[in-house]
Amino acid sequence: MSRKPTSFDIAQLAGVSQPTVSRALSGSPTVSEQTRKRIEAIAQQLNYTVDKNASSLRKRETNTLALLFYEDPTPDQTGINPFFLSMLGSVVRTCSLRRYDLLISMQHMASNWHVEFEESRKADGIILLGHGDFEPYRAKLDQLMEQGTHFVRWGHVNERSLGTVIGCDNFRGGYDATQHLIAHGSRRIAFLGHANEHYPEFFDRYRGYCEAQRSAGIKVVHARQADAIITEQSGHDAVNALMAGGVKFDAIFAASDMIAIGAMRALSEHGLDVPNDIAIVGFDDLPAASMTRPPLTTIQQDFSKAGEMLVDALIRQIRNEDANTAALPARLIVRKSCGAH
Amino acid sequence: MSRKPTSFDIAQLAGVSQPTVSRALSGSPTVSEQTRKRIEAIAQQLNYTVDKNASSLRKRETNTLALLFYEDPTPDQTGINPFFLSMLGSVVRTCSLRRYDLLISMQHMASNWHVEFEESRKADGIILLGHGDFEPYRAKLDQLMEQGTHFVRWGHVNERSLGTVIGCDNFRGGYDATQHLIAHGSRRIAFLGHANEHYPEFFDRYRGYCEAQRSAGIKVVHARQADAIITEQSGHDAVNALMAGGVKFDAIFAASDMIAIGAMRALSEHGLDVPNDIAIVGFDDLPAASMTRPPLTTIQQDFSKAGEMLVDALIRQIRNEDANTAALPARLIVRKSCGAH
DNA sequence: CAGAAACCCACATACGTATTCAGACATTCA
DNA sequence: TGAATGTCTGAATACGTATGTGGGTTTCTG
Repeated sequence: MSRKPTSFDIAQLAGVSQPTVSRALSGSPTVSEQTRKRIEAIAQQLNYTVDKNASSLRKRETNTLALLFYEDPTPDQTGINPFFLSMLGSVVRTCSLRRYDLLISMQHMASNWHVEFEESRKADGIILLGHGDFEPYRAKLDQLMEQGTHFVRWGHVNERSLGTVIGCDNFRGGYDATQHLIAHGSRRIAFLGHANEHYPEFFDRYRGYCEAQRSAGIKVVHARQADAIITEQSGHDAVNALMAGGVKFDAIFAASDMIAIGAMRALSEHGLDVPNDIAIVGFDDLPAASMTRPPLTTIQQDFSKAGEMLVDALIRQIRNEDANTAALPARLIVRKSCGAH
Repeated sequence: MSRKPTSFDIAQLAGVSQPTVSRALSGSPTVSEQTRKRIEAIAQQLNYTVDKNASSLRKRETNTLALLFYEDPTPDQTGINPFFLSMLGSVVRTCSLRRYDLLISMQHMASNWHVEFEESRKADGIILLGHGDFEPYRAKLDQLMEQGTHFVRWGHVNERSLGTVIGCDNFRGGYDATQHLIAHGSRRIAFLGHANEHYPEFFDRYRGYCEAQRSAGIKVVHARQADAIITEQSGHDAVNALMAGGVKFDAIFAASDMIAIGAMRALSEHGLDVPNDIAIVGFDDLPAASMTRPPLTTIQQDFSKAGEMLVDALIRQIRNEDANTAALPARLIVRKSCGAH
């Protein structure tokens, strides 16, 4: 027999009907222990597996989640954002533990991903990973809500968030990072990263940065902020922009580790030493952060926990249970780049 | 209407039969241009999408590929191997271009992944990403072959390879890296990485390392090889092991960038300067390689091309076309860690 | 103008599973 | 002993799509 065995084949061999096979293998209590054993033995021997397409079609659920990386309006050419890549591992792992399959896709804003997945019944819900808060994106979220599609996203957490959001306490992270720099003597701290509402997560970090300075009685100097997105090159350019503008600073709080790494490269090119000339603190705690020289002090986002929460929130939503928006704590990881001992 | 629209709904509205809708939307030439337009308009208006489960069930193909990370017998605790993570981006992208969906999973050797995917008809084929060449793994590959499952894997390319394999020219990479170090004056070059047939890719790099020395009339000293797997810690430990053993060396060829990065950390702890005291060359060209201080000279594996080739080879196999095993070229990327100008 | 060809479409059915409903049989109780 | 209860299983059917087959109309050809 070259054909893949079906529940009918098992049924015939076991001398029962197809429905009984289905019931036996799905653990229904209405089938006697004896016949169940017999059916299971035969199924195992034939290497039988349930056809997931037929099963999904009938049950109207796929036991599959979709993970969607949506690109920035200013996309990073090199591939998937390292931050989300770090989260991927724990999402994959959690899905596996929860016995869900995981479908992955990467799409532009322009595409119809909001229709593709749940609508075409390939997944029961969607996890959205992306940056930014732009109109076309919000419109898609609205449509997802309206369709009743199950989805969760990683992002900026606030009261008005659309749908279920898991994020981290960006304000607190920014506050702690900045306070740490202040505690170790820095007074003129630059901020590298966009600081406007189109980048809500960066903006929260920026607000934390401002607040920490105010609390310490330090005046916030707007010129010390330089725009940067989450790429190494962007961090490099931001430092150059500040220096070209004649801005003086003795420390940097970078809104992401990638930016910090680029900044360190630029500082090195200018002959400046980290942390002696310039102290620096990053954000994210990417794997790369511990491998720089000097190792980067940073704010840790707990990727492992984040992936788990995203998956679990989505599953709860699928089951029509409450799935609450939540912010994870941000934790300062002290290494060498900040000059603390 | 709250229900998801079906082809019957479209048919009714268009005044045709369901099969006509199916044919119209799949571009069959047997339906007139006029009715096709009408059907398409209605479908669009209702936000109709084909139910992929029903479609797959009927067509007996899913238009989905599965990507499987299988873990090492000595798994990296921190998540997915950064090397494979780098490949993921291009696999995702290529799948998207080829209009295939991508299912991702991460499994232990012990699980039944070899049955799960194609057998349960969730995917048409499997891409395997993992390291090593151990018995339980080979047994699974045998079984996949026997089942007639479509699969390709990234790995060690040789004549006896089981199934379709895409890999890189590890021997040549090892040769070039070592030759480069020799050309810049190194004579006592250490090799960090396992050097036995259980790690066939590392072993090829090691053989290239040996051959380059022989070609240059340098005697290969076995004591200069230290075992290491693909983790930063492992590279760190390997250097310490060499130094604890009193082995002298003026350069390092690391079998992977992660190992090289760990080695640089260890060297730094011993007060040794890279490249002045010890020159070092890595392998892979991970994103992290360009961010170290000094930036790491390494052998580049073209991830982008690799992912593309894996996907395309698998698709060819699914279509019963020839899918040949192939090795990608390895290219030396000169940065600072080798001391070349 | 008869017959062939071309064109378009509807009917019937299969893909493999899960579930509803009802029936068979055994067991218990009055 | 007959009815009631309970336990297990089978028959029928639905999920939504894709495709082989055949029928009806129109157009072309000799």
